[in-house]
Amino acid sequence: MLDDSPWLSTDEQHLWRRWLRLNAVLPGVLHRELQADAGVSLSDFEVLVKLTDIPDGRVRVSDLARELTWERSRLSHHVTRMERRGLVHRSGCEDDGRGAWVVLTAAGRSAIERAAPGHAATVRRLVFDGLTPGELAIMTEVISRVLSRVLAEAGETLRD
Amino acid sequence: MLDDSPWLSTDEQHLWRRWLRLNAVLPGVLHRELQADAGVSLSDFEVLVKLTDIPDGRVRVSDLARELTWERSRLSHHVTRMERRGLVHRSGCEDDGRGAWVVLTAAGRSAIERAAPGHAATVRRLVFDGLTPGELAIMTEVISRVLSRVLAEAGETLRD
DNA sequence: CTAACATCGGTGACGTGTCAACTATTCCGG
DNA sequence: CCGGAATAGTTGACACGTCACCGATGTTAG
Repeated sequence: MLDDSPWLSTDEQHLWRRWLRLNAVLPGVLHRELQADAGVSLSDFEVLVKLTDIPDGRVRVSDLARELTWERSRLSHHVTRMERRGLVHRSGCEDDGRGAWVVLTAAGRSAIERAAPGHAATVRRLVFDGLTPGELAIMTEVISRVLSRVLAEAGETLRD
Repeated sequence: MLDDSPWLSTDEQHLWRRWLRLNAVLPGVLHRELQADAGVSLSDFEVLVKLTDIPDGRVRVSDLARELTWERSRLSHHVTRMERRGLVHRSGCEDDGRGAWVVLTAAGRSAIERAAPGHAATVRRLVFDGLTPGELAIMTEVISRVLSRVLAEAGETLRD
């Protein structure tokens, strides 16, 4: 059992359960919309956003991983899958023999252009519509505080 | 690009990015603690909690899935993995030839007993410590609102 | 009674994420 | 210049979730 220790108050448990549930459900909803609109996953979308934010449309793998705060291994796997579907491609790096560029393809650009408007609208509608300035401030404060603690626990730091 | 549409205000983007980041990092931290303490995953833990909450220590698969709000398929896969590690086992159902019980084993009970205290303490410390009543209320209000919209989008309803 | 239907649970394929390795290159102290 | 350490990126094994689908059993209408 949990409830014999100093676990959480009823109200805290209530919040915690809904928080977990939201985190379990929201990504799926966003994923399915992206999938229907442009055939991309939420992770694909994150990668594509970073790539379109860069003038050349290409980044070094490690830089991209840092931008996304993903493990390099995860990114490498993911780029392999995206490459297979033609959203990006890799190309060798001239300066650094170890390095590799991840390059946005035309198909990748087209996919994110199809995906972004609906995604943005859905996030706004589901999460931010009707959020008061006061609520925004409190949410930001609390989530930042928790995030700092979690990152400290994970041996990282909140930078930005 | 995203920023040519009516996307989000700077403050909203800030919250959104931290929210996503927290959801990306927190489960990992909790998972690794459970893994170290008792060799179970976060999902294992959820299943074990439900099982220990039931006097007999056994549930029908569908009931458990509904409790967890998991797809039955997911639960079936997960029970298979947990069974392989001895945390639960299946047994046929007498009343209903289609049914199956999921039964808590001694190893399963021992695992959750090792896992729960640390997990509870960590959640409290990372998430709830220093949360004021006002913050708790706002967080609950906002998250409940968003969750309702998301569930409506997914064709479900918030019950509880 | 039986044929259509619903429900129970499971399976296989696939995409995803983590972890622990590994190779190849570059860097840097002596 | 050389040899060890750091860095870039990849890989394989595995756990996890979702999806589409299946076989088996139960339920119900005609």
